[in-house]
Amino acid sequence: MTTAPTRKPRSSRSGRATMADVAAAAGVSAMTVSRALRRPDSVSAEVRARVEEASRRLGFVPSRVASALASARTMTVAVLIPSLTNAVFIDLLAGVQETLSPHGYQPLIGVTGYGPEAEERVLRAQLAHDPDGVILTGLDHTPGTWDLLRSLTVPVVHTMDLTTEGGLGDGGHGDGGVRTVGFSQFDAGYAIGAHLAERGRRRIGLIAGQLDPRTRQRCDGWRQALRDAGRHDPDRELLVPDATSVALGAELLERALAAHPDTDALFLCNDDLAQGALFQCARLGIPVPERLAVAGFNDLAGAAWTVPPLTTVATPRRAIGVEAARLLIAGMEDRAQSRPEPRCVDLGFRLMVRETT
Amino acid sequence: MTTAPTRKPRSSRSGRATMADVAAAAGVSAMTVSRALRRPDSVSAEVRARVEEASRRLGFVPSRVASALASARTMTVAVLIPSLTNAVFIDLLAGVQETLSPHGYQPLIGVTGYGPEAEERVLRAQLAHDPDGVILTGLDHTPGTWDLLRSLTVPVVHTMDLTTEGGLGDGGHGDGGVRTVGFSQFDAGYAIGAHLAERGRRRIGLIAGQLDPRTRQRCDGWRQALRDAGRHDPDRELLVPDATSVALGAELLERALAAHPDTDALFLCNDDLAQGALFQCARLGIPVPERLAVAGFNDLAGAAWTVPPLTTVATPRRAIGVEAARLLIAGMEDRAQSRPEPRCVDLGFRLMVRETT
DNA sequence: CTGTTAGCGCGTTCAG
DNA sequence: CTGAACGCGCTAACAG
Repeated sequence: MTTAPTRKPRSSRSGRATMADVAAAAGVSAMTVSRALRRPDSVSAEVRARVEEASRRLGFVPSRVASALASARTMTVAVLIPSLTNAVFIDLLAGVQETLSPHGYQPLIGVTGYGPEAEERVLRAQLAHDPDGVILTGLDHTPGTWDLLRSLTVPVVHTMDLTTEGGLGDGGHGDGGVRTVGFSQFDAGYAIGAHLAERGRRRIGLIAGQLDPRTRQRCDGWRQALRDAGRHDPDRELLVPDATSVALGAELLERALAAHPDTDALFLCNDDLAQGALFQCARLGIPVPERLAVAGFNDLAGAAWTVPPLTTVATPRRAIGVEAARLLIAGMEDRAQSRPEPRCVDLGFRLMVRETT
Repeated sequence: MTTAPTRKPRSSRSGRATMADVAAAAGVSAMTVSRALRRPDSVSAEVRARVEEASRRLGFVPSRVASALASARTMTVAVLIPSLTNAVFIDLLAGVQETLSPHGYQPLIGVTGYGPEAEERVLRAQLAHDPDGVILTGLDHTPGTWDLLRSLTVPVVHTMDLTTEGGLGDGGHGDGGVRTVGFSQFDAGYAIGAHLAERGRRRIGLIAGQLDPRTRQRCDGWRQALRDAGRHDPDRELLVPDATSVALGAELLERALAAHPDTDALFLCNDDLAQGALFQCARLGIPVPERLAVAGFNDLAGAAWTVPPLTTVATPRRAIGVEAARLLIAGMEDRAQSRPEPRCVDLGFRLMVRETT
């Protein structure tokens, strides 16, 4: 071992220039480099030019982790969603990402798998990164999660639901500080139920998978609508815990019709189920909507192009992501909380009546 | 202004306990807390118990940013994908996420919008976070991107393509260090072309959108297959730059048939296009596959359930994400690079012959 | 097995 | 407008 002691450099940025390097190259102090790069008009034109030149020449990229430690701002936002395979949350995420990105914030995605306990674990892991804000899905959190959230000093937004309904949100702590962006799942479910009833359907069934709280609220709404119309039949509800998919929709359609061959309308809690059901109807020669009306939920891609085009409820998933991110940004930038942002944003939904009903 | 001077605390973890707090509470040094928490068997059982108790009691969450600065490991991985609305990359991302997560790594998602220049900008932004590894989509990067990548000391993996084909990868720098995980887009395109020819089809058309390099390679493969079969007709290619969608597939089917009513087979470069085409065929009363064979690509959700079930090519998108993450982890954990990992992993593809051809 | 020392690369603060 | 001192919270390196 007579070789030179090539101790691995401790730096996280092996070989990359630091602010001190740029400062030396530009003949100024590190502090001036920092200023020149972040607020160009806080330094003289000449110094600015020298710093910019040196910075470019050395390929300087400021270290966000050092910056974060010094300034107490990580420029990251924790985004917790149940799943990466459900298009609904991808759209949400896309809205968040496209809104945060131009402001320099990095989303930290956390996948909870629809479980409140897993959500708490994921949140805890994300918090270790000291995000400047947190976006969650839904309001059904563990007490531990609520505790964590309450202890935070950064803004938090809950999405895809409204605080006002079901009392889920408070978790016994009062709804005081809970900020939400979403729409009323209950009302949306009600709308589709009412629509089927108005169409004169009498033997209306329900098919639902992925029984998370939001799905349940939709079902509750649908149920209420049918009760109000005097046409609710609990026997015609087919609820399964499995994740929704086209394949599952096809399968459940058959099971539903086997149990109740006289069914004349069906609400499926997600469009992928509805598309599967539609395919299966085509296969079985069941005329839609003549013999069976079919309604979906979410207005996922392609819903307008099925044969026949699918009646469904359009949900503002991307807009929810955009608005949640906006609220967060407002709370993060403006540390004085000057303009009061709304506590609860209802982005609504739209019943898309097409040809399957 | 006679109120007490409530200077905002400089800490990034307002109110939260630090390691020093835990150390004090446990009656040990901060270093011992660090050790007790990260490698429990490197301290005595008694000390470990005291530290764990104090840590739990104070609700201590170690700061990853401080840890990152001190240890030169951020536990983050930059993941660059073209889009968040294309299911292909979502699946990739899901594979990456589910593989990184158990090891404590946080994916940092970057969306490039299919543009090499945007990709370079996004990469630069991600690098400011000092990721411990980088995952990219494709091999068509700007020279600036290649420069950045070459300057990195952390592992980099390119996905969805193979280094060997097309010579795209080297960018003039030689393929020396380029690590890829993917499959041959060309061969996959060839397979579908050959399949259509083998089925006896003679007037075969192509419909493609989202003309990124991988789509082009698929088309090249398809073209080669038709040439080999003596059935290539450039006039029957309909290429548009727009993002693929069910709606676009329906529209392009009509345009293709309007231009060439005698077409007897069609390859659509993505399943969403193919599904749209299928819907439109049903609408127009065109029997599939009798009068027109239809083939898609990717085997997206539902492809097995369309009417009739869609012939397509199954691509291992999630597996690519998993394998890319695996390679990265190997390179990140094992800093000595003891076991040599493969440079280029071909995960293959599968032709799914169903009923549309 | 445990403690001490010395930074990681920036930004805040206050002086000039 | 610019600079010097200091510290963010943690861990590497070395003693003991």
